[in-house]
Amino acid sequence: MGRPPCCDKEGVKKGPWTPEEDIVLVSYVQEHGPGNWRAVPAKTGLLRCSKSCRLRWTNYLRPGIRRGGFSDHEERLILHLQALLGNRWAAIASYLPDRTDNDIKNFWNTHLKKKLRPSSASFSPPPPTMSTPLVARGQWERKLQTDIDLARRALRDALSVDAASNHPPDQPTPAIISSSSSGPSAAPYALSERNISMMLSGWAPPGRGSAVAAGATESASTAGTSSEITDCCSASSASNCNNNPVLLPSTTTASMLACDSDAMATAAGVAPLSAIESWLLLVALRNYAF
DNA sequence: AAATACATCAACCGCGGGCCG
DNA sequence: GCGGCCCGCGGTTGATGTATT
Repeated sequence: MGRPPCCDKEGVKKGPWTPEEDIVLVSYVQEHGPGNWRAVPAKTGLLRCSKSCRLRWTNYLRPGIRRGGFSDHEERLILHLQALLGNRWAAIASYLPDRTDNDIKNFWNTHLKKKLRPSSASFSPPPPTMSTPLVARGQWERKLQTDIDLARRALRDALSVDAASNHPPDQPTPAIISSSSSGPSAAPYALSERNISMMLSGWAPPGRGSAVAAGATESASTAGTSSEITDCCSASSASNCNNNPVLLPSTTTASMLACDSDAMATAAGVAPLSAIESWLLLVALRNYAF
């Protein structure tokens, strides 16, 4: 059967998401819930394909995602699970609910694979991945099924390694999303994702407004209101705050999007706007700035 | 300070599978 | 049962940032 035309359609935007697009997507999902991705571009006017919308939501905008470095605990857990399940990242991600399969996959490819290589001799026999040609898929799954108890025990061991500390010292708290070992390179997306997440955490149903809108309004009317706004665009990442050519009528607007919840809270007294309204305001401000 | 190499990660692509008419 | 549509997954790529020379 033929594939439906999707991302190769004319007029479909590709590449990095802008904060404006994020807001549009988040507001849509907030209103309609995740799913029916096919309808998202049509209903929101986003020039993105449905896949791209789904990916953006599941990997970055969805609330509860933790970004930044992986803790030792998580690392061990991933190693265990990868050995058990192979490269079934979605399955592995289900054991780390605040991590996305994409994140885990990247972490595996960039860190763990390398770590394992030198000591691969100690990993014998090699983990039965789905791509292992020697073991047919059905065979492997049957084997996995029969070994399920063993697997569970191994998993329990992994989980109990430091079960006493749910948040080890080296593990950032969910509230602090950017930073950590991944370095400044994660800042632009981490920042925007973080803000969207924060936006969601304090989200009010459409019509009752959102904190970010209030923050935007306040920031717009009183440029450079709070130190938080500049803090979030700290020296090392200042350029990242306006690294997006689509955003950016001014650094003020960028800051409005990149400011943290404190800044938003500071502005809480302002009449709240809905996400769509805030986005429209943003667009208007941008146009005005030019 | 500039050039180059390397590392990281967000996003894309293509495929498989499930659902529905 | 068949075909079309949509979603989700895993592999891969390309842009960007960082380290090294």
